Amino acid sequence: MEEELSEWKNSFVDSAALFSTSSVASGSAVKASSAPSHRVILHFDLDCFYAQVEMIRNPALRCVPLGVQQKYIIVTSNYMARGRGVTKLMSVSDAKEKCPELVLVNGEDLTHYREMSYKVTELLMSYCPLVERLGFDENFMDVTEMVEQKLKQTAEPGCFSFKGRVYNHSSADAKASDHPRLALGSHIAAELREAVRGKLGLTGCAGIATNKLLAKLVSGTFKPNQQTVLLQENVGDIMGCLSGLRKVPGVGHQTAKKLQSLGLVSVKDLQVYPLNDLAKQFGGPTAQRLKNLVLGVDDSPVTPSGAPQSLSDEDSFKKMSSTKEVVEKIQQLLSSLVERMQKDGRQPQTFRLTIRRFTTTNKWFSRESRQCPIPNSIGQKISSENREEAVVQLVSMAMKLFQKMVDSSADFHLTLINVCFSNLQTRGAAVSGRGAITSFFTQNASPRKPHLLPSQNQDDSPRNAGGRLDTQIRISPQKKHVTSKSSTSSEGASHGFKWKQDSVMEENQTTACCSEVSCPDATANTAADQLPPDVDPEVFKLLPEEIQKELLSPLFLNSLSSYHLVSGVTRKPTNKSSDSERIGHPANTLDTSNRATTMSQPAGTSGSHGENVMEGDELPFPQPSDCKFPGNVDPEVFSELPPDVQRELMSEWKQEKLILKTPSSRKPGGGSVSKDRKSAGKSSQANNLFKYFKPS
DNA sequence: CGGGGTGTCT
DNA sequence: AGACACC
Repeated sequence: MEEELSEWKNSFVDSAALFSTSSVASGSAVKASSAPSHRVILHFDLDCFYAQVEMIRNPALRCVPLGVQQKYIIVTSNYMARGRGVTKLMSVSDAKEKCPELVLVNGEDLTHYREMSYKVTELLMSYCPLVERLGFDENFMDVTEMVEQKLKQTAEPGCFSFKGRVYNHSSADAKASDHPRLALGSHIAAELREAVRGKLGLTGCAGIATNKLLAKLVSGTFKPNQQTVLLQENVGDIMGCLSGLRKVPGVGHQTAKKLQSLGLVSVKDLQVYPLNDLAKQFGGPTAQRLKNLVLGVDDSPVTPSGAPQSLSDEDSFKKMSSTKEVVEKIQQLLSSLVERMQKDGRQPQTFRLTIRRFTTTNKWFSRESRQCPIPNSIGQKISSENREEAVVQLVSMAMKLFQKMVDSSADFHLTLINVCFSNLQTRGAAVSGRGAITSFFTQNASPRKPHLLPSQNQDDSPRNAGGRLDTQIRISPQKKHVTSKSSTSSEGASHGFKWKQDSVMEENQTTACCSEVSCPDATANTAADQLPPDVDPEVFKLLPEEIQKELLSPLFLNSLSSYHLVSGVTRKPTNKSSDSERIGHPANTLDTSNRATTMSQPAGTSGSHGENVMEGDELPFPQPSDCKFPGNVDPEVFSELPPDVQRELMSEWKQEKLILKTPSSRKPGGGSVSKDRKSAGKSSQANNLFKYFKPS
């Protein structure tokens, strides 16, 4: 069987046209021969995306070297900065060294990037619904159908031309008439890039080829704001030019390492390596896929992304080692996440908490997570009006999950916390309040994966090229083929979606795992009177008992715990240099507005370095009875926290007071995070799924 | 190694 | 349910 492959391996295997597996034949009426012999796939990649967004937000940044910073690294920079040696993922210190005039903006809040990202996807979708997102700044698009239509309309055969560059073809020596589909694809790409620039003000690159792998590889060949076509005859060239296997999309760090251990380093190495041997290490399917990739073969379809499958929020930091900080951080993350979730309009059925522990070795992965179902009662609150309560109860759930991973009675050291909502259900139908009704609509549905039909592989599949939407199960961009742009027809055309998902409604399924993770209420106020500062009382009272206890305990253990609890005390003195000043003048401003992590400045409490933190009328020692919560602590919440959590919090608050330690408190009022959303919208309801695409 | 996200394999 | 891999 191997001989077979080697046979045509080197030529343009992408053909696939060979077997019209399409089976279409049976089709009635049919678009018979419409199944294109090969697809036309576009890949769009926005130029230094985050930096572009920041420059749009603040045009003054256009004429200065700009770096977008997240924690200690520059995640991207504009071309001015790149010209001075600033590269992606460079540490801030290295970047400043290379380019002292570098202007920095904090890019930890992804809100604006996310919004702009969806606008781009939406715009592309208005031309053709087959758009797949890859991260925030890349989109694949299958324009095979558009091309075929234009092809039919094109009378003269000799009138084709390429827009933009053609890979490995110096000038216009490439004869477009030999590649009419790709030529037409290049015109579509040019038109779309122009639309993106005209309507959204963003520039980017595009690659035009016969599959996603190739389109992505070729899109980056001419960098800023250009587009490139890859002809089949040059597939071998582009693959061969890759400097290493790691450069092949689909081959990540781990895979590259494994391959290297087999002595495979270059694309060529893998191309000639026996499939059988490869299969021993990776298994048949993966081995074949890897082989295909280095040959430039990729039959994976462009799968419409639709609305996100999950919403998450996370923060990383140098060190977090107290339960109190954990509670606060989780509350902060949840506040913004719940707000986003509400705007989304769907209702999450699953909650997940992820952490990363500090470990000298393997510092960079090792994430652990625990998840559990979200009781319907909470789900409702998220979307309907009173988010506050939802947050409070979710914090409680989160802490229970936290306890499953971390023994807070022992030392721990976290470097990241992530909260995530998934299993998002479209609202719509009532959710049975009471369990009784056994309304079980099978609700099959996982809309996503239009499972590929079995078999078939190697080389591009022509299969769903033409009638794609008709035969597949996918969630389907409605409005069958929109084809002609011009849209106009209201909603449907310009948005093309309707991710409806069969409203569901399970009856209570709160059962599942997390037995006790669900309901709040109980856990009466174990120590509602002695809440730890900074912890929203509402939150506290709902926290798992154990946590409550823990948070409160130090109060009693007092002197003993003083030791290892002090960890946070060592903080350096205010490390924020300049307060954010908006870039007023080009050159030197450095926007250090770090809302970053741990060091947030409470504003309300404690002036900059102050001693206080206490309300003034407190005694140096905690008094079980009159202990006040820090301004942002809602007693009610506190009381619902698990007892041990309460205890630990108490103890830590006490520590802070006694030591005059930093106020690492959250803002009062439940710590909403996001900045101002202008929306005055109160309506709450009327959420529509297209918010991801709406200009807002 | 940022902040998100998605999909696959156990 | 959770770890991994990849972008």
